[in-house]
Amino acid sequence: MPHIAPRKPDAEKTRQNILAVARQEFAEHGLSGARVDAIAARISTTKRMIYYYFGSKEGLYLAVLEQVYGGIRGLEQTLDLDRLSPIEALRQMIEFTFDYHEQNPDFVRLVSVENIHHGAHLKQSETLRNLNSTVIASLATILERGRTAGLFHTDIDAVDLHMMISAPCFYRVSNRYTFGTLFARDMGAPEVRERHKRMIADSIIGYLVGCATIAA
Amino acid sequence: MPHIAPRKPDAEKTRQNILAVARQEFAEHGLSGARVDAIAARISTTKRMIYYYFGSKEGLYLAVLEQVYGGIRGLEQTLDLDRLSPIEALRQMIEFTFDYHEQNPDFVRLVSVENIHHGAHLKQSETLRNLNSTVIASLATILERGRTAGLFHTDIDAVDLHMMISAPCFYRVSNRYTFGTLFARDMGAPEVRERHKRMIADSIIGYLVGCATIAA
Amino acid sequence: MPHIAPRKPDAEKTRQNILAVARQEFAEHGLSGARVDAIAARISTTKRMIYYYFGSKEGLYLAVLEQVYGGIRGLEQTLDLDRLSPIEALRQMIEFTFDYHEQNPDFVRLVSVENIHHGAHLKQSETLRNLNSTVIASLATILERGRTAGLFHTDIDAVDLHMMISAPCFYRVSNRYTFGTLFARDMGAPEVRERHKRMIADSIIGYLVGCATIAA
Amino acid sequence: MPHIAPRKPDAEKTRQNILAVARQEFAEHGLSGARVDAIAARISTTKRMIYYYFGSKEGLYLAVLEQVYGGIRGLEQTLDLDRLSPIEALRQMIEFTFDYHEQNPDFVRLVSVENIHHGAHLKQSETLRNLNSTVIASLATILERGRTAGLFHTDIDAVDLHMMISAPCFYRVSNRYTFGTLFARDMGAPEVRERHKRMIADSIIGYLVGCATIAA
DNA sequence: AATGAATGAGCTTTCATTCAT
DNA sequence: AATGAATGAAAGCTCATTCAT
Repeated sequence: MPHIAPRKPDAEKTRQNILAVARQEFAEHGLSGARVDAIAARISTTKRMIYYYFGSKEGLYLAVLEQVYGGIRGLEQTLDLDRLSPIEALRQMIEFTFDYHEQNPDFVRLVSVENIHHGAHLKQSETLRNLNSTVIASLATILERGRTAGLFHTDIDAVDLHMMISAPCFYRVSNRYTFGTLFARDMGAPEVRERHKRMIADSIIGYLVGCATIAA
Repeated sequence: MPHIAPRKPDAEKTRQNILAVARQEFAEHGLSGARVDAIAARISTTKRMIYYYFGSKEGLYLAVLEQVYGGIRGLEQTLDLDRLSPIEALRQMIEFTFDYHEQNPDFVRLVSVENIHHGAHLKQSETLRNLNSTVIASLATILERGRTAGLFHTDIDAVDLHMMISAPCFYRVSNRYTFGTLFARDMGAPEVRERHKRMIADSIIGYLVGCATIAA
Repeated sequence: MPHIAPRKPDAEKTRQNILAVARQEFAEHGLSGARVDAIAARISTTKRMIYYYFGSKEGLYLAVLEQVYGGIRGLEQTLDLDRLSPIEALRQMIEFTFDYHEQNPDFVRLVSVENIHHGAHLKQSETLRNLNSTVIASLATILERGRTAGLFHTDIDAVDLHMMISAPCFYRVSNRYTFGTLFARDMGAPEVRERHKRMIADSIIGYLVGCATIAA
Repeated sequence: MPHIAPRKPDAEKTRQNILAVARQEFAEHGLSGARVDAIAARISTTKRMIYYYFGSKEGLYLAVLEQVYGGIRGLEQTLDLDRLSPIEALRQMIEFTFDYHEQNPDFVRLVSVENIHHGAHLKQSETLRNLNSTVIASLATILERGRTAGLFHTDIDAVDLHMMISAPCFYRVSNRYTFGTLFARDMGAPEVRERHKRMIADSIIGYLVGCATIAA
């Protein structure tokens, strides 16, 4: 097993190289469908190195999952929403989420794959379980500021709000193929994308502002 | 005397038996993860019959997909929404969609699996491509009635509305494991379920009714 | 998995063919040292058949062990010792044991191998655990007859007697290489063999008859 | 100042550390079954040192074999049998052999392993081939003294006598698992051990004293 | 003298599938 | 129409070993 701390540049490079190729393979074919041979065939070192660095196909998959979840969490923290009004901040958050899913279909696919496996690897990885999503804290702050300012009238907690935001952003990408085929809608088309982004933001902000109660 | 049945009762029974077991296996493990041997081990006849009736693993998967998509489409038609007010009809539609996903996780998982495979089988199957979803027609009728009645002020087409409805209903089930683990929320809990159902319906209806424009 | 009962002649032949080759390979190289590929290379069918018939390398090894233990037990029953005097019967038993080990070095090696593995497979196999060795019953009968006739004066039970007989017969074959090399004695030479056979028989019979007590 | 030690204390210590762990591993799993990685995992230095000091897995095995054979030969020389009567000396020799096997199952297992490999390494090692077993000389002396004293009447040479002694002592330990399982006899139990020790000594001494000829 | 990093070759096993009747 | 027997191809993984300093 390789040590963690003092790694040669090349070793780290090889590791990252494997990881990048593996992410594509797992995103493309799922955990069961991915082939270790296929990953090996696309990197400069041999298949043996995959086992040297990651121990097993599942170990590699786990590393990919950790990397990929780390990506979105890292970006979320750079948003700096406090200087915006609650509604602007919320819209910013929604648009970031929308764009991230749109631009990272691999992330979406890998999360889908992990759910097919009952989230077993996510549960198993301490790193992943401890990914204290900053998004919930950010949303909680927005909600509080909005309520204090008398702007939000709907009773919803940060986790449910996160779900309301994530669901359509995720679904547009995850179900692109079946939805697109059945209803002849190209989710990737720029005008569709912009329309959906507005639609999602408007509906959620409107819901929080609270006219929904009138409609009910 | 009805001579319609094209297959012997026993043959049809065997077919259905295989299909039911296969649905579970494919929903549980995905297309690549499913094992023909595992299906064979759980049916009353032999493995050879799977190939006899369905030709290949993919053929069987396709049959499962067709059966499963047929299920939701069939139910959608029984709703009889015309006697309800547009808002009531819409709420009914949303709640039906919510409940169907909640009660048919296999359907949700199989659609996820099919998306991992880029919807290749759905595209390939004429039966599935022709599943002219009645849901779009139903939603179009509701939209039209609501606009005529001056109730809906938001410009949205039936397909996008369908997406807005399906996304949260689907996501709650498809991403149950990762979302549940990361945010410690049990999507299956009855009170969560009822809250989500209300939340989803309220936000969409509120969006259509149109206060969202104020919020923007 | 193949059914047990109605097997085609060819199938049974293939099975026996694999078994025979596997016995040689396991006897020659042990369980860990044996190569499934090496077995496959020497039979007319493919390696795949080994797994078809025996499930795993260990399953095959177990089958070999069962076959090989069955062999000696089957022969033991054909001895018909009751018509001989107790001493003659005992000598017959010893000589049979001696000859069997001498002529079946594979059996000896496989038992050695199994002991290296702590008898794990023997314990695990009901078939083998139930191999109620008839040899113990035979020896018990001889002992009883000899004592009733006033011929045997030494207090020893059938199991210990069996050990006294087996030990030298087994050791001569199992340790042939190290003993032969260290002490420059060719255990396989005919005159050595005959001398040893007499030596072993004489010492055990002498011990039972009882003069040993005088010597002590 | 003693400049004899050819290696640094640390180096020698490392060597001995590796050797001790390797003996356990080879005794436990055999030559093919032993894993270099498993040995490495249990030593204080790295796996690389195994190759540095011993060249190869086989080189390490050979070193273990030499160490282990050296052990019993060294002890045999400390017996000082000349001051005892021939019969007493013989009994002493038998009991020593019995106890040594009983207390050093690793030795027994390694000899079994080496025999599975046709004694190839023993033959190959000059050190081992030159291990001029003092046991044969000791036994020859006892035999001569016993015959001169008119105590032993059986015609047997020292090597065959050594076999008669070693066989049951070795077998009890080497075949402990299979024999124990098949005949439900716990070879390790203290009362069994003592009974066997007496049994073996009595039978061999009795045989030499010569009443066996009467029984024949 | 000592060692961390890397690896080619080959291992057991699994998989969907087809042969042959 | 129905099926038991058989299988080619490739999968994930492990092994003792050596490179390079």
